Order: sequence, then structure tokens, then C-alpha cells
Amino acid sequence: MSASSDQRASRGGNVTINDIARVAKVSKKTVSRVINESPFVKEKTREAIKKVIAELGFLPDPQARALALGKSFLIGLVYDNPSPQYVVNMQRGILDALESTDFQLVLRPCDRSQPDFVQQVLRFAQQHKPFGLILPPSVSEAPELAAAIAAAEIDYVRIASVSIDDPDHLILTDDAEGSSKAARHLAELGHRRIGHIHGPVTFRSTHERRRGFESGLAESGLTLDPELVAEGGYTFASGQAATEALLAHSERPTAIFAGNDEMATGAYVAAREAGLRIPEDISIVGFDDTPIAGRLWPGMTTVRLPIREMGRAAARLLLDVANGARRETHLRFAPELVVRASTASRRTD
Amino acid sequence: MSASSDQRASRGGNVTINDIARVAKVSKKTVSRVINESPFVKEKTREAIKKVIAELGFLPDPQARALALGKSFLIGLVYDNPSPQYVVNMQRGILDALESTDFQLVLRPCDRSQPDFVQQVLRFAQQHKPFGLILPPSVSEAPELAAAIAAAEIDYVRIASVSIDDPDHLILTDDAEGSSKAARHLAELGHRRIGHIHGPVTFRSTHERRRGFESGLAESGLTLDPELVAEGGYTFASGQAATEALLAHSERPTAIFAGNDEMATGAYVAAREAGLRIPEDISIVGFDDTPIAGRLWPGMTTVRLPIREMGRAAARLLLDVANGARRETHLRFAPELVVRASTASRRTD
DNA sequence: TTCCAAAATGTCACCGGTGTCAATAGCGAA
DNA sequence: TTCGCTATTGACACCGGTGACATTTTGGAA
Repeated sequence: MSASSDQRASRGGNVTINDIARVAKVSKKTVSRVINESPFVKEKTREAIKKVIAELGFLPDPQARALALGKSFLIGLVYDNPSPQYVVNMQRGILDALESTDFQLVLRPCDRSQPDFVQQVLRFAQQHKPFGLILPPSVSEAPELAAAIAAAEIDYVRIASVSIDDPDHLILTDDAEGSSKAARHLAELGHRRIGHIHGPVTFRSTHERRRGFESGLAESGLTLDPELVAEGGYTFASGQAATEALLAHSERPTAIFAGNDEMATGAYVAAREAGLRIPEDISIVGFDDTPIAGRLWPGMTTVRLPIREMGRAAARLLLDVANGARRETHLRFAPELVVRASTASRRTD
Repeated sequence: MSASSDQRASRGGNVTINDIARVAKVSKKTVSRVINESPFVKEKTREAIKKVIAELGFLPDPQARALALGKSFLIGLVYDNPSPQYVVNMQRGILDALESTDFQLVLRPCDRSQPDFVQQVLRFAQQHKPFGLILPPSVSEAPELAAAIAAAEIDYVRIASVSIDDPDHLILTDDAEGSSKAARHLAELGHRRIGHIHGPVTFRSTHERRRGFESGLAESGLTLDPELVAEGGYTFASGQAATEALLAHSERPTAIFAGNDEMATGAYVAAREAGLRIPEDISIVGFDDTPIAGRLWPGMTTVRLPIREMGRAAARLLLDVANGARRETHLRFAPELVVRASTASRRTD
């Protein structure tokens, strides 16, 4: 008998807006106003309600709010980046910004090579009505996706290199400038025969990085020998294979600039297997400064992209944009060259 | 005039259960039954409704369902693992299993060293009412967390090494057995002075791995010299520092078994900086087989944990458990030794 | 003191599903 | 053909919030 009343007392557990309204002796609508920080609530009332909310440990139900609002409290990260390091760092940045907000990060990997790629993302967006989407490269570079998302009236922020067309809702990285720095660094070290391994042609960054690299070389009075350019896929294996090809040339390059760290890591292995020492026999430069760059031996000289910060900025921008709070809708990040130990002066022997 | 009617026609866009009910000439409850695959619907009715659903492209609203059900369609991954590789692989496995279901993966990083660690996770669970939680190490090893989650009536699956107490809802890895294999491998190569770098003592796996390693040595007639045991923190830097300490001994070890790949990577660097060659001068073995193991040169011999598969299994188990479909509630994964090039016979010169 | 616009709060339907339980339909036995 | 029981289906309240609009307060001018 007493047991049943105990159970009733502890049942449910979840405090709702109705409980708050009853205890605070106001209507649920007023409580709702307080939750949503409406300015049309008398200060005294607001404080009284807040006190009750705190006492009862009330947590507004995101599902109920989403239903009423027609929009959920989920931030979707739509990605297809082959580099796990990139993805993790981006996640971290986003999570930094989402901490102590009501928003949750939902992962939505996808495959841009699939024919129904846009449909899949759109389906997710329509069904789950995310508060907004974050699109890092290369997803950010699919104009048809951005168009479809915009048509579905979903807010989004893209992260991309400067070559992207529409500058709105964009976190920009000046990949060309970063690559140019890499080129000048190698030129200053005396290298003349410099190879380049670029990423997949479907990535904008591939072209940006190559363009910047070539212009950096040009500033130093050098040109990129087409024979010393190899195509990779932003993956470790592709970097290794491309390096093997470059090293097979009769007069091999004394330095290689890879389009990302993953491929540069492959270059390390290929160089070692060819019996070359790094950096004595060959200098290697990567791009991204993912954790692996600092874990290799010797440490990899690379162009640093502040990925985590970019993720953080993207999430903040998204929240602002979705709340209609921000006017300036793009930010720019300049990559920096991180010189470690994989680059050295060209030997003159 | 015509414009306004056009707008009305295209307005909303979202098809709801009411639309389906109207078009199919049934009640929304019957449509609901079809969505939920209730067996109490006449075959003919079911097909007619399914046809309408397909034609109108109806997608049930997860938020509305969650509200009515008192449970969302989110699967929370609660993690504090310092190794990004581990986390990404786990995510991938879970996403594999969640593909083509209605469930979404939500990331919930946390910090077990924070005093309100359990409260934070609980708060998330209570507010967002996830369908279930997945707890990889070391979060899985906090009994107070599991208890709190269970008390909140949230389903969960833990991933842990065999030393965990409660065998229910568990994906088990036999870390001791894996470590034992590593020990036997090194013993067979003739190593006698073998060092060990273990992880943080707050991780169960730390003890499991050490225990297994010692028993593997014992099987080979060897013992682990306490002087050659160093403490790390499962991080790269800690592995590097611990290795430096081990190498400082008057008679340095000829092989080192690190508690995870991150620390083993640190060992690579420390060994190199000490002027040692791998594996000629020193053999190194890691644990996890994260991608970095195969990207280093020479390739790292390590104990492989099928992390992605474990994630997949965890998600499947969780869905089954939450649906009350599964009786046997734990699975076991046996790690395997992956021999690459960081281990070699002890030089006898 | 009275009156009125502005400020504050409340009412009630609705968001899109599901649970409970009632109502109807269908089918074999009597 | 009628009855009784089971298989299907439906009616309606409710999950916990928010929007639109109505109502009540409030404060200061007249």
C-alpha cells in the first residue's frame, strides 16, 4: 500500500513546463517566455520563475520544442573528408562552441561520389529538421548541395578555400597563401627540383594549393616542372604511390610538397623504402598540420590549418546566422607554415 | 491571385501522417501502425498505405515520435578516450550499424576527471532522452556512471576489457590475451630485457594489458623487471617521455611494449632521438592498431583491436537491447597480433 | 481621480505523432 | 441465418512545448 504511493511519488521524475507554471503560479506561456529569454517578462516574474526552474531542476524537452518550432536542436556535420584527423579536429571545434548550449552535434557522413548524394543529405535535413548544417570540404564544394539545402530553408555554414564562389556563410581558408609559404620555404632552402603531389581534382583545395604553390615558386624565380607533379587522392596510400612515381624519375626531386599530411606521410614511407633519408636526401612538406605531422620522425614541416578553431567559428557563425543575429557572414583564416625537421637545405655535394 | 494559390499549393512541403491518412482513407492511427510495422494491420491495407507513403514521400517526424514515445531517436556516444583514432573508428562502426535506420549518432565527449562528470552525462540523458548510450573505455569503466544511467532507465552498451564486473550489455575485448601474444612474440624473437609503458591507472585496460603481458612473459619463462615499467597517459607525449626514462637505464631494454599505439609512436620518436634504429637496436610493439601504426616507418607491430567492428556490434546490440529483442547481451572480441616491421630478433652481437 | 496606451500575462489551438480503449468487420460454428 | 470471438480499425486525449491573439495590469498624462 505505502509502496504504491511511494512509486507514484517518484514516478515520471521529469519536471515539465506545467509543473513550473503551477508552482510559480503563472501560465506555461510565461514560463516559455522565460526559457526563451523573451524581453516581455517583468523582471520580478522572471526571477521568481527562474528560481522555481532551478529548484525543480527543470530541463525543457528539446523534442517538444522542436515539434512546436518545426526545427530541431541538432547541428549536423555533413562530411566526406578522407582524413580522420581533419574530421576529429573539426568535431572538437564544433563541440567547443556547442558546449553549454542546447544544441547537439549529429554526424552525417556521406559519399560525394554516390549519385544520390544530395538526395541523401536532403532527406536527412527534411526529416530531422536540423537547426543548421556544417559543411567542411569537400562537401562544401558541391554547389548543387548548397542550393538544395538553401531551397529546403535549412541554415548552413560552409568551410572552404577561397576559390568558392558564394562568399556567404563561409569559413574561408587561404590555402593558396599557405601553399605559397611552403614553396618559398623550399626555395629558400635552395631546392630547385621540387615535386608536388596534389589531391583529387574534385576537391577545390587541390587546385588552390597547387596554384598557391606555383605562385610561391614563381616569386622565387622557379617553375613547377609538370613532370614532377603527381596526382593523389588525399590518402596515405596514394601519397606513397605518387612519391614512388616521382622518385623514379632519372633526376629525382630534392623536395616534395604534398597536398595534405596524409599523403606526405605516404611520402615519408616511400622515401624511406627508396633508401632516402629525411631531410638529408629529400625534404617533405605537408598540409593541414594534423596530429600525425608532429608524431612522425623527423617532425613534419607542414602548413597549419587551425581546423579546430575553424570548427568552433563555423558553429558560432551557424548559431548566429540561424538566429538572424549576424550580418557579416564570413570569416577568413590564414594558414601558417610550421617548420619542423622534414625540410633542410639542399645538399650541394 | 494565381500566385497566391500557387504558393498555397507548394507551401509546407512536409507531408505528415494526416496527409497519408486522408489520401489512403484510413485513420492516422492505422498509418502509425504501418510505420511501426505493427502486425495487426491487414495485408491489403498495409500495402495500400505503403503505396501512398511512397508516392507522397512521407517521412515520419522523429521529433513528434520522440515526444509521444518519451524517447528520442538519438544514439549518444559518450567518450573521453584520448586517442582520436580510437574515437573515429568507433564512430565509423556505429555509423555503419545506424545507416538505413531512423537513428542518429550524437557526440557527447566528457571528462571523467571532472567532479560533476556523471551529472553532466545524466543531464544530457534526461534532457534528450536518447534511445540509448554507447560507452567505450574509459567511460565504460565508471561504475557510478553505469548505475546512474541505469537508474534513469536509459539503455546502454559498454565496451570494455574483460575485467569489468557486470557482463551485461557489454562488448568485451580480451586485452590480456592480446598483450600476452605481444609478450610471446617478443620472447620468441629472443628479447630478454623488455620494457613496458602502461596507460593511466584509472583505465581498466591499463591493468588488463599489463597483466596479460606479464603472463605472456611468464609462459616464456620471463618476468617483467619492475625497473623497466614506466607509467604513461595513453598519449603521444607521455609515451615519448616514458621511453626516454626507460632508455636511460644503464642496461637499456631491447624491446618495449607500449599500452597503446599513441604511446608507442612516442617511443619511436624517443628511440630515434636516442640514436637507436628500429627494429635493429630496439623493437617496439603497440596496442590498438590505429591507422598510425601502418603509417609509420617502419610499420609498427601492434595488437589489433577491431574497433570499427566493435562499434558496429555495440550499436546493433544497443538497438536490440532497447527493443527488447536480444537475450544474450554480450559479445567478445579477441585481439590479434599484427606483425609489421618494428620488431626483430634481438641482436646477438 | 480618470483614462489610455503600453507592458505583462493568459487562453487555446496546434505541432505530428502514439497509447488506450471502444467500435466495427470478418469468419467459422451452431 | 445468427451468434460469438477475434482480427482490424478508429476516436480521442495526450506528449511538452510555442504561436497568435485576447485579456488584464500598470504607469503616467490629463
